[in-house]
Amino acid sequence: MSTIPTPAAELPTPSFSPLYQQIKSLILQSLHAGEWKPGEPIPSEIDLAARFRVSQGTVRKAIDELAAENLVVRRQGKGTFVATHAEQHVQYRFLKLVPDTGDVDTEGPAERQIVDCRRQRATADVARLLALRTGDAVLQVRRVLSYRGTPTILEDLWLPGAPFKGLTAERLAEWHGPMYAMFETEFGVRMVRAEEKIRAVLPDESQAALLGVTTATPLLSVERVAHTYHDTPMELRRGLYRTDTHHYRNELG
Amino acid sequence: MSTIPTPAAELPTPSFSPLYQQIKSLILQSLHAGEWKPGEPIPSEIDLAARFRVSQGTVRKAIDELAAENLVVRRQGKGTFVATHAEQHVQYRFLKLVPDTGDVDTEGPAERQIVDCRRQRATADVARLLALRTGDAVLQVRRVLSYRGTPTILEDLWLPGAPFKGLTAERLAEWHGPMYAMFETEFGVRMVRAEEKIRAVLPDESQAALLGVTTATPLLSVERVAHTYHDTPMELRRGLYRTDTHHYRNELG
DNA sequence: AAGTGGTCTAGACCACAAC
DNA sequence: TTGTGGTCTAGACCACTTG
Repeated sequence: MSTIPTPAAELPTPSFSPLYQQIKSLILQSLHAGEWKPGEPIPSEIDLAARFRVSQGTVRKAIDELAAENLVVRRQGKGTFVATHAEQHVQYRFLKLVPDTGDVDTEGPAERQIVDCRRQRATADVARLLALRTGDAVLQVRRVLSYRGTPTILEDLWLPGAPFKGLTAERLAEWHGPMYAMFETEFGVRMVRAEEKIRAVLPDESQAALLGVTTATPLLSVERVAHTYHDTPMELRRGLYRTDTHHYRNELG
Repeated sequence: MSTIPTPAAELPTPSFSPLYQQIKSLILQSLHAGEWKPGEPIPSEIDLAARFRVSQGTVRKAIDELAAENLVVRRQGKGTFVATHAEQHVQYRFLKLVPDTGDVDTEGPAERQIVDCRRQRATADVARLLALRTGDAVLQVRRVLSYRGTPTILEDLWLPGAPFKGLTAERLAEWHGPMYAMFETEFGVRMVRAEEKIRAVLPDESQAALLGVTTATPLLSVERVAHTYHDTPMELRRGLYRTDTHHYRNELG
């Protein structure tokens, strides 16, 4: 109801911090610092308990939360592993567009075509969403994804220049597999969370041409901001999805 | 990659069921049976532990999962309560359309207008989605939701006839508050999960007229199937959302 | 057989809310 | 003061994976 919400009212100062939360923060720091790389195992619960001088149960609860946030993956008998976008069964975790018939696996991966890739200066709105300053260097990419030969997704991406220094159209074209997996492997940037704003729009001439539709074809506009650790925004993506053969699927809990 | 996925490969027969899962099932049964009503407290962990002859920790883990699935709500010092759609801070949990500026609270609740409400026989597609048989009795409702005087959402609802016997346009119009809260209070049906399929579409003449837009205005088509306990589908909802002043907001973990 | 995560227990103590 | 959920511990045992 308040027009100017006071954070203090929502977060009454956590005068208290449970041990397991502190342990979780410490593990998070190590993840962020790259002490263990995506796909690698982190130390066993017993080892971590010894390192932090707490009981195994406390470490356990910390890891439980990290697993719930998809930052690590537990595997009984083997260990706990740093989550990665490269794994087969969680690939394209952030892509919610699925074919109307059959499933993602039968359709297979999309054919990708880089339309454009250039270094630019951030406009005001892009800078705001990426927590940069207007005029800061950004890398802009435009590409088309096709399924079974049909152009289905037109995406514009903006990446902050500094963390992605050295990324070029060539390297993008060479890479096979999820783009987020490349970000991990090549640039040490792991996306952990994203939020999307979805609208229905009509494409302009150039967008329609790239997707092979008319300007009277309604499309899904999906604006995504993806974050790495500590909620740092690291990618802005504006997609146009054709929804005649696919749909955006969402689960509500 | 397999064209005919074998469930057995994914679920290798849970030859084993942890105690806390069994306890969870028992609590779930009581929730479903209405032993404790929405908004009411369930017995304390100690009481439940005594009832089921297990330790408090085991009950705790069972309740933890129920809380993670939004079936119950824990409140320190007070108890654990059956979740409800009637609570202020989780109202309209399943409605992801939010205003572009300001927030849901400043905008306030929508003005509602029932356009139509009739008993019918289920068509094949409606029957399939509601796990009924073609021709079974269903209640169909059409309504318009307006924000600040602007028609924004046009919704068609289908409800299975049997569980919602006695529901009429009058009772719908009289009710103030979330529709799902009415389902709980008046019909003992609690929606716990839903899935949505989203597309971009153009409205037909009658839809456009009800929303006050032209037939060239792209709209979000949102088809939702809401489920009660045990994944029983209990509502089909097809919505058309205007996205010129609002957008569909989604979080990706 | 050894090491990992997963379950279950019992008990102590803390934070919060209500009386 | 009492009762609730929340934290932390220590130990035993189970299930799964690897060698």
